[in-house]
Parts: sequence; C-alpha cells; structure tokens
Amino acid sequence: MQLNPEQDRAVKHGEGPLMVLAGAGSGKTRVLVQRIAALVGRGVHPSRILAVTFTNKAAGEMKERLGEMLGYHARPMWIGTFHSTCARLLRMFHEEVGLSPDYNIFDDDDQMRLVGALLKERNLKEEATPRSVLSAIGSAKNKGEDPVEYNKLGYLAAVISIIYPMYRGALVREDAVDFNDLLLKVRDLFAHKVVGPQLRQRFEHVLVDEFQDTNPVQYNLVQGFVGDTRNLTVVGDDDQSIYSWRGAEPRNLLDFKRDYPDSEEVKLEQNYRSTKVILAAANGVIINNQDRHRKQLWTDRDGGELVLWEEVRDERAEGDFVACAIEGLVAEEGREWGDMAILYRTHAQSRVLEEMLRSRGIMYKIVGGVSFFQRREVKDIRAYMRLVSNPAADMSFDRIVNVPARGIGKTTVDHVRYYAKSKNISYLEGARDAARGEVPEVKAAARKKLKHFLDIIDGLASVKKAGASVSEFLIQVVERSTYRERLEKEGTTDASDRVNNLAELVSMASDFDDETDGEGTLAEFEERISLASSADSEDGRGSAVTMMTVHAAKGLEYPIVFVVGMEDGLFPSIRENRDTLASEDRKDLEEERRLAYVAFTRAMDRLVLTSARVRRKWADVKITTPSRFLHEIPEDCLAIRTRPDPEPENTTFRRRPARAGKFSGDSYDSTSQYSDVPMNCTAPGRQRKAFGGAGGDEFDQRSEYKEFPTYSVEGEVAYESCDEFNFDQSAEFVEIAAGATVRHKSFGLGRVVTSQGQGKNQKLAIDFSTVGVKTVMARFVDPVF
DNA sequence: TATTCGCACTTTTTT
DNA sequence: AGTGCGAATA
Repeated sequence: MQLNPEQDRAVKHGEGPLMVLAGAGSGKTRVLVQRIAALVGRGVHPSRILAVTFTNKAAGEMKERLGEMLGYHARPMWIGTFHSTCARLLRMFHEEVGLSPDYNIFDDDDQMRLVGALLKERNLKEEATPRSVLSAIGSAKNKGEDPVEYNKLGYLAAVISIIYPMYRGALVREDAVDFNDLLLKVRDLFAHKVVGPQLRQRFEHVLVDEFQDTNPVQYNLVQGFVGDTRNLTVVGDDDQSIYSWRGAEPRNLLDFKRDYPDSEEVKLEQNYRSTKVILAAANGVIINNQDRHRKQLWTDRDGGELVLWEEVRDERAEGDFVACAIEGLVAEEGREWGDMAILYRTHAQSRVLEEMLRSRGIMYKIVGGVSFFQRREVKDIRAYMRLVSNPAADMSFDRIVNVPARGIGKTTVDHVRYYAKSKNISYLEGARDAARGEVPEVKAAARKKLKHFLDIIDGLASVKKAGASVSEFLIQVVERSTYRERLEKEGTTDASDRVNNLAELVSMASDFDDETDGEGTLAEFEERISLASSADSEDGRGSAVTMMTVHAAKGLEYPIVFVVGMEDGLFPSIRENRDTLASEDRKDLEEERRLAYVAFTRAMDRLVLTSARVRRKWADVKITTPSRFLHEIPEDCLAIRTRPDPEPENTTFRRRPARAGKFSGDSYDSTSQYSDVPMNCTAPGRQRKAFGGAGGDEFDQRSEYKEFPTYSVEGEVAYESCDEFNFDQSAEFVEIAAGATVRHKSFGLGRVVTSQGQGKNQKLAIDFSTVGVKTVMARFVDPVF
C-alpha cells in the first residue's frame, strides 16, 4: 500500500518536534513503524531510538514489524510502554534509586492488601476503604505530586497523612515499587548528577504513541528523554482519549504545541478502516463534544450496511440476539468467528454473553477480566518467588507461610510478626528466630512447623543459587511447597483448573527461558508478569469471537463489531451518589462519548448496537433508557429495530424459574425470537463446531492444557553452566568507547576516559565518582549506555 | 488450628 | 451472583 501524502510527510519528517494528529483507522501505527525505519535508514543508531507504546502488545507488534524490515538492527531499539521502559531503566540504576536489582513491583492486589492491613493496624477501617485510599494516593502520584499534600483538603486528608507514610515505608522495606513509583523514580533519576545528564542524552529520537493518554508524569519523562535534541514525535487523537481517570491529560496535545512552538503538525484524516456509514455514525456522536480539535475524518469506502440498532428485552435476549447474528453472518456472508468482536462497557456484562454464545457452540475468547496472573494460585507461587529473591518481602511471607496449609496458625504468625516488628527485622528472619526458640510464645510444636516452612524456602534458595532456570525454579516451588500435591488430592474440578494454571505458568516460564537463552532471572520474569496487562495475553490463535471491554479494544479493528449494552447509565456509565460538580459530569460524559467513538470506529464493515429495555443489576431488575449516544447517530446511517416482548404488554416480569443445573442458558434457545433476523440465523441445531459440554468451562482466555514438563523431583537437578551465552549476544554487543558511562560492581558508576584493545581484552581507564580514575578490564564493567 | 457459615461488598474503565 | 473476610464451631 502506498503512503498518502500526509503519511509520507510524517514518515519523512527530519529533525525537530513533530505532532501527528491521527484519526481512528488512519494508519498511524504504520506511519510510526515506517518513520522509525526511515530514521534508521538515515543513519540514526537503532539503540538511540526510544518508542513508547500504550500496551506491551503494541510494543511487541512494533518490534516484530521492525524486525522484519530491519533485521537485527531492530534489536537494540527501545520499544515499550512507559512502565516497561522505566522498569528496565530502574534495573540499570537500581542503586541510585535505592532498590535492589531484584526489586518487586506491587500490583493492584498487593497494594490493596497492604493498605487494607495498614488501615486495620491503625483502626481506620471505619474511615476509609483501601480502594478510596489508593485512588487518592494514585491521583496524586499520577500528577507527580505528594499524596499527603495533594489530598490535604480532601475528606481523606487525615487518613492519607497517616497511611501514606506507612505505605511508603512498607514499600521501601519490601524493596518494592508501585506502578506509579516506576515512573516517578525514573523521573527522579533525571535530577541525579551523574545519571541525569546521561539519560538526557541517551536517545536521539523519541516517539510516543497514544500521546493523548499520557499523564503529567509521563510527559515529564518524555521531555527528559528528549533532552536537547528536540527530536520528539508524538502521535495521538484527542477524540480517543479514554484514560483521564488514570491521570491522562489530553491537554498534553495542546501543551505540546506550547512547549514546542516550532513543531510541525501533520493531520491524518483519511480513514482506511471503516465504511462511510460507520464513520458517519461515529462522527455524528463525537461532534457533540465541546472539547476537541476539529478533525474531518473521511473515507472512500462507499456502500456497506447501515448501522443496526437492535433493541431487545433484556440482557439474555441481547446475548441470544448477538449469538444468532453471529451464526447468521457465518452462514450468509461466510464470515468467520475471528472476524467478529463483542464490545461492552464493563466486564460484568461478559457473563451472560458467554453463556449464550456457548449454548450455540460459538467459540469465543475473552480479553481481560480476571487476569491469569491475578489468580490465587499464580499469586501464591509468585509470592514464593519473591520471598526467595527477597527475604524482606513480608507481604509475600504473610501470603504463603501457611499456604498450602501446614499447620502454622494465626496465633503463631502473629507472634512472629510482633517479634519481628519489635526487633525491626523481616518476618522471615523473625520466623527463623522463632524456629530456633528465641521467641518464648512460640512453642515446640509451632517451632517445628515453622522450621519445616523455612526448610522449604531455604531449599528453594539453594535451587536458585545453583543457577536453576526460571521454569526449573518454578517447578521446584510447586513441588517443594507441596502445592500441586495438595491440589491434586482435592480432586475437584476447581483444583484441577488450578493445577492447569500452574502448568501454564511453568510453561510460560519455559518460554521465557527459551527467549532469554536461559539467562533471564527470576526478577525479570516476575517483572514481565507484573507489567503484563490482561490485554497482552491475547494470542490470535484459532478462530474465535473476541469479547472485551471497549478500553481493551483500543487500537484493534474487526470486520464486524457488536457493541452491547447501549443504555444510559451503563454506556454512558453514570455513577450514582457522587458529589461532583456539573462540569465534572460533562467531562465524564464527554469521555464516555469518546469511548463510544472508539467502540464504533473499531468496526470495518458492519456495526451492530444493542440495547436492552430491562437489565438485571445484582439481584434486581432495572428498566433502562436507550443510550443518548444512539440518538446522536445520524438517522440515515441507522436501522432501528425494536422487538416487542413476546409476552403481553402488562404481564409482570417473570423470573426465570430456578434450575437445578448450573446453567439454564440452554433453555433460551427454544424461545429465541431471533430466528428471522435479516442477518439470518441458522437454526440453533446446525452448529458448525461445538466444544465442551454444557456447563463446561474449558474454553477461556488461557491456552490449552499443558502437561507439566517432565523433571526429576529427587536428587539434584543438573543445572547447566552458563558461560557460553556471550556469543549469541554479538548483535547486542556495544563497544565501550571513551565517554561512555559504565558500572563496576564495587566502584559504582564511572565515565570511560580512554579505551585500549578490543573484545575480551579491552582495557578501560575509568573515572569513578567514588575512587577516581582506575584501569579496569572492560568485561568487569557493565555499559550503562 | 481447620473448616464452615453468613455477611458485606462489589462493578467502570487498566499500565 | 461471586468472592473474601470474620466469627463461630469441630
């Protein structure tokens, strides 16, 4: 495909700031990739290019494409999310920010537990919920401000001023950072007298995708990375800004013009994705927003079906309709399941849809939801990993000291905790003392059990020390902790699901080992897990209908898109009992509208919207009003179809009688109203491919069942030595030249003055900030840049 | 100390 | 409706 003149201009832009205002479906990803390739072609060293994407998945795709175009030259490029980029930098500069190289990243769940525990400790549970505290802390940190100061006037001021210092203390003790710290610590690095200037000069070109979704801290980071070169490319679309609740400021697009007045601006207004009708529908909605740059998206894709708005009775009818329509599209138009996506505003809506699809034997996959990595058993195993890497990981200790149950009760743990706190040592150390009998409250029986637990941890530590690969280590965790054994003894389906999840985790670890030639560390694997978003796990394998939230659909496209639950209160989502100002309401509504815009513009050929007259929320039933956005769609784009209730007007709503079986969804087929929809449903009996049995749950976002790799439990695992990896790394080998910054194990950071010799025998004269100029073999230092 | 039961809370969106 | 937590019980 040829580039259009505007795209071409963006790709060919040389030095200096560039802003690309890219509408939905305008090929911005392609432009970005080509631009990077063009920079390399122009002689920019690949390792001096930083590209920031919104998701890890987008980063992966970009890497892949550049890999194809540039071969191994693409490898040294820095391509990733803000978070993964910062994690990488923090690993390099861990000392400067006071972290170990194996530092932990606290995810949502960890933070919640921690704050919950702190609130409990201070008897503040009445005053605030962990969620509210964290969101107050988070909104401050998103702006780069001090949480206590920032919330000084809010109703949580008192709680935050007590909890936040404790929270921060706990993170320091546990050698951990939260998501925001990841960015803030790197921002702080810019002020470091040695590292700061280096960081500023590190990149010659910086490119940021989805710029409308960056928050102030991220913008600061960008400015730091750009340094004096001013070679910054930002790509964004203010109409697709849907993360302001996470601190994103679409105003960054305006600020960019202020901060870089000499920037060139390119507008990509031709849409290559959607039909005219779909685009007109999306435009019709978005023009109702006040706060936006005017943009005129256009397409030359004539024709296409009208957007269909199907009004149905309730969410079951909605699911049934969608399932039917899918069948019809497969039968009539020869579409494949993989061509279709169902988008919803909230995860909670997925359940009914799932049920209805399943009852018709339609394969589906769900993106997001409860992430694989958040499952209890996976988190437990991760806690073992953490505790072994970092004995001070008290939260991890708490989590697994008695998991699986080994008879260490609450009272024992309380004694250990109290003792550890009073001596200012970690819980694990406390447990050691207790096991040795130094804590009188812990009696012999409990001591023995603690000893047993410590033996497990120490055993794992020795496995790690022996140089086990990550997957080997995980296998040892699963075995030595008796986790798998216990689960298998349970014999329930739930337990065997969990075993499968553990197998999946091990196999991911083994993929990781392969990828890193066995050189990846536990901490790196854990980092990857922590930063993996639920949307990343999507593997395009097989043909299945994709279900996800609108947020997760950002950047994706499908020939056919269903957007379900188009009702006021749901989409746009309106939270009740909220005491915000009217202007906030408008802002929220505008964001919801942008969300609708994103949803609609995912569709290439056909867009189907549904609304239910009645929707169950929790236990009760609510009568709904169709989404106001539906009325904003130009009439000539829209086909509206309302189905009357099959029952007489004034019958009261009858509850579906409770069934004995777990799922009653199958009963719906016979009453389906939709066998005559123009998308022509086939009869429910004619299913192309069914999977599983009724109520079976074997199809979800996880990949298929994998056996545990074979291994020996007894005897020592033979760990290969690892001194031959260097050869393959030549592609990434960076010649250390005078002026480079390097790190030495004992001398710390220094700057290379002169260099002598090559390869293994290269000698460097280095000016260390600690000890002055020293001559060192190059292989004893790590190039920082 | 382990297990079980009942209650409260959840549900907007996620790196 | 499903989960997680705390209290009550074995």
